[in-house]
Amino acid sequence: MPRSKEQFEEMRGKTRKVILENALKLFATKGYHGTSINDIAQAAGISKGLAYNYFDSKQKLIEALFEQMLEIGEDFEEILDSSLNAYEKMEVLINFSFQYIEENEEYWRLYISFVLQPEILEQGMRVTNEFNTRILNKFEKLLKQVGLKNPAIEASILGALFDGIGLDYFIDKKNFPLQKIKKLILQRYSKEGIEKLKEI
Amino acid sequence: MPRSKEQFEEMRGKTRKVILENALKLFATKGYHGTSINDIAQAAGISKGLAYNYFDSKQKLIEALFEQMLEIGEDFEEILDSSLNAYEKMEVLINFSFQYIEENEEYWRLYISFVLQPEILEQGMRVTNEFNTRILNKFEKLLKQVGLKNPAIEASILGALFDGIGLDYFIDKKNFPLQKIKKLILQRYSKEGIEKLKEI
Amino acid sequence: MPRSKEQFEEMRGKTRKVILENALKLFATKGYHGTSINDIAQAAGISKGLAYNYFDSKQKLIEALFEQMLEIGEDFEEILDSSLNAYEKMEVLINFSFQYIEENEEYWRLYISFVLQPEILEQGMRVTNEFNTRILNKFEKLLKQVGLKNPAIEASILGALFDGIGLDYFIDKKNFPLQKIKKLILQRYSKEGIEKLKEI
Amino acid sequence: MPRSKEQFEEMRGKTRKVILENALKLFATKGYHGTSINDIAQAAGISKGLAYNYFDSKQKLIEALFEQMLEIGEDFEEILDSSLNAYEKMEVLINFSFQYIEENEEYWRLYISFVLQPEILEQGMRVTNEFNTRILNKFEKLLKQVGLKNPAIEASILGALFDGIGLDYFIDKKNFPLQKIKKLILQRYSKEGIEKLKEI
DNA sequence: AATGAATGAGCCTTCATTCAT
DNA sequence: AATGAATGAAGGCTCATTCAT
Repeated sequence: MPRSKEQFEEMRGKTRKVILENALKLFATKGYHGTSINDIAQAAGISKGLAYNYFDSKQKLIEALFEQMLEIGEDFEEILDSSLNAYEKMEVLINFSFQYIEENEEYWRLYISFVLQPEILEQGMRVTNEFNTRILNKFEKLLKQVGLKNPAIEASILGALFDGIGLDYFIDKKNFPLQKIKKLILQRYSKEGIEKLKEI
Repeated sequence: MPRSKEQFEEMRGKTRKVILENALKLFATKGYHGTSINDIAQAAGISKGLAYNYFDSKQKLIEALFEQMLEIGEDFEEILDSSLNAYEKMEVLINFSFQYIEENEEYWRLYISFVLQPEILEQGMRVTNEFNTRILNKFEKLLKQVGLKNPAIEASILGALFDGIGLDYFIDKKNFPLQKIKKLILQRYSKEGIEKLKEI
Repeated sequence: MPRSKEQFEEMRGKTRKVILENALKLFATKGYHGTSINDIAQAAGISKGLAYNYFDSKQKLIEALFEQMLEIGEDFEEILDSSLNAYEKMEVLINFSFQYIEENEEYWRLYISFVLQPEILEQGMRVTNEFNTRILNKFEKLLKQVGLKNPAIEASILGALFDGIGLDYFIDKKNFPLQKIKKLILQRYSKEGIEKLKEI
Repeated sequence: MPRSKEQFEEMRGKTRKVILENALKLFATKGYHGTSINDIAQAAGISKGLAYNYFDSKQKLIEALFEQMLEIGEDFEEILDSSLNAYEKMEVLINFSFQYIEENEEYWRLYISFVLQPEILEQGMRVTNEFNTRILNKFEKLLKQVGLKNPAIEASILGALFDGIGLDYFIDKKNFPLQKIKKLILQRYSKEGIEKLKEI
């Protein structure tokens, strides 16, 4: 008797997940070209051949990870689209960003890889830029609501700040004062902080 | 007439430079593993064999580039060590950082590569961290001089901000408002700006 | 009610046939090494595993097809062994050959594969040669009966002619004038035709 | 001092030739898919990697052989285009065909491979068919000149005959009476022979 | 009888490195 | 100083075959 369809699907789901997890970890730390399918298979505890039962090519594998990355990124957009008031939204956003940095280091690294070496992912750059632009626009709107004079520029600055914090954090996790920075940023972009910023 | 020793050495220096330039360009855009020695030799207009006459291995090549990168980074330190007063120093530093971002995109990319994929350069991470710590400490001292309450945290934030600006700039050079950001940052970290920041 | 033993065996026979048919089609057009077990299983609408339930290996599959090919070839021999008179036999043989070419293109292609790449089938070449020799001898006898001067050579020529017609036919089926050729050959090897041939 | 351009070219020419010779031999007997680059490299006495210094891919290698095959085939056309009278031309053609069969068995096998498995060579089938059509037309013209009633059909028959002879010859070289067949064919398509053929 | 997940050997291809000239 | 032919290890990928269910 063959296994039931459900049994097969469960097996596939599990293995697929293990492959993706290990591929993410390796691509994130060793880069796309620096990671071999063999590396991934060994890390995942499966044979090289089996990896190809799940992903037609190394390329398809990185594309799958890219999709996952985009999905996670959508959480950001949801916050920006939520019905919170502007100052609440700022606070939630900042908290979420720091949480994201801590919890998704590997996707973060992958993201940097993609923008650093656009050749790796045919349309990754385009999709990423589109996403970034959309986020930035919503961000700008938010900063306009709180009354900042140059909301577009301030949005770019804040975006860059989060990118930089993410970057510096994973460069030297132990010594980077992530929590203290978060506290200071929360303060600076609180209602009171923003009032002062307006005056500069 | 045979060429003099000086001529020979000048040629060697020139060829070495051409190799390094092209290696930098390629490593920066295609990554270490994504760039072959052949790519570099062709871009440099020389034979593969000759490249090995100048650098014993691909590894040695990236190490040489790493050295160069550190040398450029020392300009930063010089500013921090200069005899300018604190506010002048801040202004010069900000100006220099933005200039650096514009003029050294390739080294910037290489730097990201190094911290993203530490395996590429055995001791790169350590040296980089040492360098960063040194800079950060001097930075902290400077921010203390201007009277900011949490100079260490502020230094980390400002460092992250510059890193993030560099990153976002080369992700989408055309649309990134580098000059406007610079203007705003200069203002925010001017004497008047800092006075307000202290109040937050 | 459980199926009877007969029903089971009928099913087995049917599945076996489907596998062989699809294997034949694929081997004939894409070659032995160019066809995978998976290709065959998919074409046959079964799982890879089931194919192995019927044939222990890819090798065994091609051997089974080879057997089938030989069986079909025996029809030829039956004609040669029949009790028709020589001229009738010639006519029946020619008609049969042309019919065979049209109806068994796939076996034809397989046959060419076998003789072209003897490594595929260990003893295929030997068996084929034995078969060909047997046929050729009977052919020679027949041509001797009708009075041709060099019956052995004529037999070889006629054999080659049919082989060549088969080959050229499936190279470009649409444009190859198979029927007209048949008509002309029938004429040339009719009683009258043969009389003239003798004079050359 | 590097080798001179001439020295390099000589080296390349020699190695390229060795690769092509061995590839032809192997492709001809083991088929395209049945022959690995490793097989070819070993037979040629070079490393696997070096083969790729000369041919970008296995595909390109078979294409190069295909080109060579076509070039040899052009000798045929030259005879058909020559200024000999029709009967002389027939004789030269027949002699040449037999010589070709004996001397170019490997190309012959390759040719069969190509028409048997058109997938191997993208445009091989088209080019081959065009070539065959061109030859066949000239052949038809020739047979018309000598007064045969159905020159097109006769041309197809004669073409098939040569193809079949080639095929049967390499199936069992030792026992195939190539020379005797040649003698008989020459006789049958001599001026006297043709006169008789017309009467059938 | 039947499925398809899993393995591992082997294939095509690339590339850092060496070497004769 | 300079060339590019040559090597060999390793990487991406395929596929015959096995196996648990």
